[in-house]
Amino acid sequence: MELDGRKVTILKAIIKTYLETGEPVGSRTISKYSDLKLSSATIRNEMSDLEEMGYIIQPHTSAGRIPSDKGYRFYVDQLMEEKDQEMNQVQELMFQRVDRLELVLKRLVQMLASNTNYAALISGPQYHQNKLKFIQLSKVDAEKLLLVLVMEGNIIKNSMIPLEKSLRDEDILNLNILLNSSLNGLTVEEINLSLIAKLKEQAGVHSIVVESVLDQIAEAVRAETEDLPIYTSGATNIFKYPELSDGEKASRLLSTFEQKEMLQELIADVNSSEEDAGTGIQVYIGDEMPVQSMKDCSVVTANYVLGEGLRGTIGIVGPKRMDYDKVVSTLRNVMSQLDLAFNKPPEGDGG
Amino acid sequence: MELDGRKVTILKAIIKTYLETGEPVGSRTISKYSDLKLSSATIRNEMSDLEEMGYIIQPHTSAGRIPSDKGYRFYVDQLMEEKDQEMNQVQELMFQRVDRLELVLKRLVQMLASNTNYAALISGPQYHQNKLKFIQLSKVDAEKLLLVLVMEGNIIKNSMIPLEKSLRDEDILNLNILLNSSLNGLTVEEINLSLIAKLKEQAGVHSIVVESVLDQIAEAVRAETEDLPIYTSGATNIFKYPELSDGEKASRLLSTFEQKEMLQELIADVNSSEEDAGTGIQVYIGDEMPVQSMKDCSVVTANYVLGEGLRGTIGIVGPKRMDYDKVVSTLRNVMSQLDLAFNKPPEGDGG
DNA sequence: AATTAGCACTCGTTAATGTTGAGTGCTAAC
DNA sequence: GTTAGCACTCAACATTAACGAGTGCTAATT
Repeated sequence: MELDGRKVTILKAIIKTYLETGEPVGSRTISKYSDLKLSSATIRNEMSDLEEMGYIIQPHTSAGRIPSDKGYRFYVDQLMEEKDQEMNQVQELMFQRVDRLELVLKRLVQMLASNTNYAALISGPQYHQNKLKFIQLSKVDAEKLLLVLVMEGNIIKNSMIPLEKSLRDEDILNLNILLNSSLNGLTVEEINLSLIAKLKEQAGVHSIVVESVLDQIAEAVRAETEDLPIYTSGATNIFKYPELSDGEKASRLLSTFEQKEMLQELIADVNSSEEDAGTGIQVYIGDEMPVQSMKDCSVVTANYVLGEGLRGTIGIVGPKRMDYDKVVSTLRNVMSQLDLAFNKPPEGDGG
Repeated sequence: MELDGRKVTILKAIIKTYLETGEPVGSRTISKYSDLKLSSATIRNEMSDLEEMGYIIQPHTSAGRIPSDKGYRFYVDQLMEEKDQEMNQVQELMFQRVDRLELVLKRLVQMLASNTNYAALISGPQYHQNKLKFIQLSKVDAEKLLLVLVMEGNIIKNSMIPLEKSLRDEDILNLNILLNSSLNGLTVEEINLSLIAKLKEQAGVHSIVVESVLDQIAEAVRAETEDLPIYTSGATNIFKYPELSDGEKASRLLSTFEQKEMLQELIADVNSSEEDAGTGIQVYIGDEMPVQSMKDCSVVTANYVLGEGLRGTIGIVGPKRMDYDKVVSTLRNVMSQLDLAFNKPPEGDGG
């Protein structure tokens, strides 16, 4: 059987209506649909065909039809008309404080959740090539050194290094010079054993401090890459969709959001299949999902890139009947704003 | 009417049973309660008295009794037998990395939630007297200065200061000396207009940098005190208690936990009424709660002190029939461990 | 005087039954 | 190819009935 123009129109009408109402859609509803001048009986015949072809499902005899996963997929791939919606909020957000990345991401995810009415998540950027940009040791008090690391992308890491015995200011200065001249511009992979040995040798009696610094560098990088932070917002939006908010499902979904480990999996999957997607925006519908607890949801994901090898993932989680158009266009918008903000850092300090 | 020994025993039995089952407790159940050798009829008479006195409630005619808020209150104040439970986990946790306070708090709240099976929250420490301990400006690249602030309690704040035009190393050195000598040891309240004017004057052409630094100090302090971080865990535990997990209630509760602003209120209230409580542990039952969305819950709170004026609040949120004994003793335990860990910082650096 | 057994009564819970109405599939007419 | 008409289905809702846990009261017992 062929999916002719009229069938497509009807399928589209069914899905759109269902996206709004969440209730099975009947033939009479569609026959009243302005574009088509057909009786409910004709619609019924077409719907029967569409069901046979697998695009829609009857949840039970003598109920209307709802889209199947295949139907949603067809809709996402072929039928969506992207809305262009203003999102100047992002602009504002970005230019506020580019150096406080964590804060920006938290705000961003909140904004996404409240704009879409779905649950949103965003992974902190992963540093595929994090070069060291700046290292500084300072004496805070007699028994503690403060280590500040700045990496490409202005990621700042601090830690305290306990001292066996106090260091002279001069020694600290020398250590700073040594560390910066040897390590600046290097990625962690490039800091190898022979370099470490050389550093220690040059540090002489203070080699123990150098060791601590290197430990902290390793730790900072590990923390960034291994337990990359995931921010979420609007998880409780799922209560707005009855099909997700009954006890069992809601509990599992919210736990997934609370614990975040599962979300890592999702993000990993997005990154692994990323090559396929041209635009970087992907849609998972129902069973396509790698995460068990989200089998009744759809997820739209996007990868963001902040230049300098920083990349992360944004995800919007909602019911299968989510407003795909809106979500995709919102995400596209955010991506382009992010691009804009981070490829052209704000000029002037704007008081 | 008097609350004699037998009535107390029966009340205790009712509450204990209800804490376990969550179902109204009937007279027959209590008459089988080992300690008492009374028939259900006698129990009924006593229960009737207890109801009249306001300690228990009949949810509807011909149902068993459940504790009223007054009943819970009596239980908490008079009847609880504290269990002493091992919690060596805290010890371990604390000695790992005292300087990564954020991480410690996150782990701690997770542990509390999973140990109690209730929802847990913890506020980051508030700095009532945050003195500046160390200030450092460093040139990261031509157009950016890195500002590092260390406050009492080794709270580290970073920010980037954009530069109009590059500064010489010498200028930066002088600024550092100026800032440290003028501001170290001061609280924010002590940085007043005349001091600011004096600083700017001494900085000469670089007064604009000084201004940025002061802005950042103000901002850092504001961030610490106004939107003090609150970590939560186990919010989804409420699904384990049917009386809290029906749609409406669950939604409101979880939203409260997600958004966190409401939790601020709770914490504020705890701090304001703190003076009353000797031990620092307080119990809010039902309507005693300042937060609307938790009217069906009980909350046990405790204030922790980490020395140097750092203090914060821990809260456990659960159903009214929460296991008060366990929660209170768990909290007590955590408090003492925290005290121990932070009043005696770990000796040696332990590899 | 305190305790207990017995009994009628209440009322939430559950299952069974009836009713309704939206929606279908099919057939025959247009 | 389209439509009107009709019998049929079935989830949702309302009604009713049976059940049983639990009570309050009274009278008998200790």
